[in-house]
Amino acid sequence: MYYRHLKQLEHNKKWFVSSEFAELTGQSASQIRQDMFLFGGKGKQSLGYSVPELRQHIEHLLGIDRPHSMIIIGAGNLGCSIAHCLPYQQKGFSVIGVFDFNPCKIGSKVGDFTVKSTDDLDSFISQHPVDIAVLTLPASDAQALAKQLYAVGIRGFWNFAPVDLQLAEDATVVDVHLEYSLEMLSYYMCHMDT
Amino acid sequence: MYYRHLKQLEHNKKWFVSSEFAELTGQSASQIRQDMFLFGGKGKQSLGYSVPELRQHIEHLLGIDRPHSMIIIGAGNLGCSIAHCLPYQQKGFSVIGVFDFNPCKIGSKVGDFTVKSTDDLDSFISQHPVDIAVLTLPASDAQALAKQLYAVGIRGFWNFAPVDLQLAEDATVVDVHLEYSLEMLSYYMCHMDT
DNA sequence: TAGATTGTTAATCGATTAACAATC
DNA sequence: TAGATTGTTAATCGATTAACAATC
Repeated sequence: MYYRHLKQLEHNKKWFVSSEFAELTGQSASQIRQDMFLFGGKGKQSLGYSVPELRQHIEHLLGIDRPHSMIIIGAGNLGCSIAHCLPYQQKGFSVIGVFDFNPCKIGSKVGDFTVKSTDDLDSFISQHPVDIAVLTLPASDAQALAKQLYAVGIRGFWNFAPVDLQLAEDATVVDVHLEYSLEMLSYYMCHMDT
Repeated sequence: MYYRHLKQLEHNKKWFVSSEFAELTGQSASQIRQDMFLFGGKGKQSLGYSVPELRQHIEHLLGIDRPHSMIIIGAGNLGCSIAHCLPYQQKGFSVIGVFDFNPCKIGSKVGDFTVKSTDDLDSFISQHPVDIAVLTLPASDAQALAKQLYAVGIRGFWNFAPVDLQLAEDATVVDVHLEYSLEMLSYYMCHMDT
């Protein structure tokens, strides 16, 4: 979250930030000091923190200062949405292929990509290094695909299917549970008073 | 998360759950007992918790046992994706309209919906009650639209734009930050060892 | 009755907040 | 030097875990 605000500040040519950082991010001043301390405390007293320095530091911490190549499995609307938006919203993450099971989809265009068959995954991956697989396919197919992708060496999974993937522990999975988020909205709306 | 697993268990015709609930959800047995206790402790000793009863209870707690009507603002891939998937993935949430700024989009079909102009929002909302607005539009437009929607009475916002919406405090906003989730994946992959 | 499992309180742990010294 | 702000430790708070009594 800090990263998003730092990029915004930098875009506005603000090079130092201190007290206003708290109200901007909605954190307490104490929380920010503690976090900056844990990040390695690179501020200057009575001046604040250097925006570009802090941004770079967080970039490095997150590991997004190095490139990540991704493939998208599932060329539905969600997959297409990510294929379109990601490259220019998230520097360092590049989509290098889009795949689908469905013969109707194969061969169609998604942005600059021609959708390939999941049958061609193995040969594709052996030729192009892939860091992350984006799973935007039906829940029923996700586990089998993830297993197959793990077998050919992929270790990072960005999973949009509402299932808990079972993979060896050197795999990293991050789930996006849109259902949870909508359910939380309902919950908060019901309990506004408290 | 419990809710998702309970639906799955019910689908498999499993009517009681106890110890296996922990491994299924990845929680400790202690955590589950504590949570069930806070939910109102409706289990039977030496038998476990009733799956349908617990599912219903959580549904009520989340407020998803009553209907929610939604409109989608932004008919890009993400908006389309939600328009398509939501109705049959999340019972009780129904999309009743899709809107867009872009004249190219207006009049096109998204599932069963014809995309309407955002100019027609006010008159549409005065005729159809809307609980939740889904903001799948560019960050630059999100704040203005949210303000407009608030003015005509909408209080629930499911926001996919990477901005912090500023609205009166009787509005409820839940943000979906896909960027964060991808950045976390990168972070975890970098720090597998620790 | 014995076994299994839940209900409930207490103990532990980690994260947030407060306080104040250090320093630009 | 005075003012502002960060660095760092201690105190507080809340959430998770442990323990064991209650009961089906």
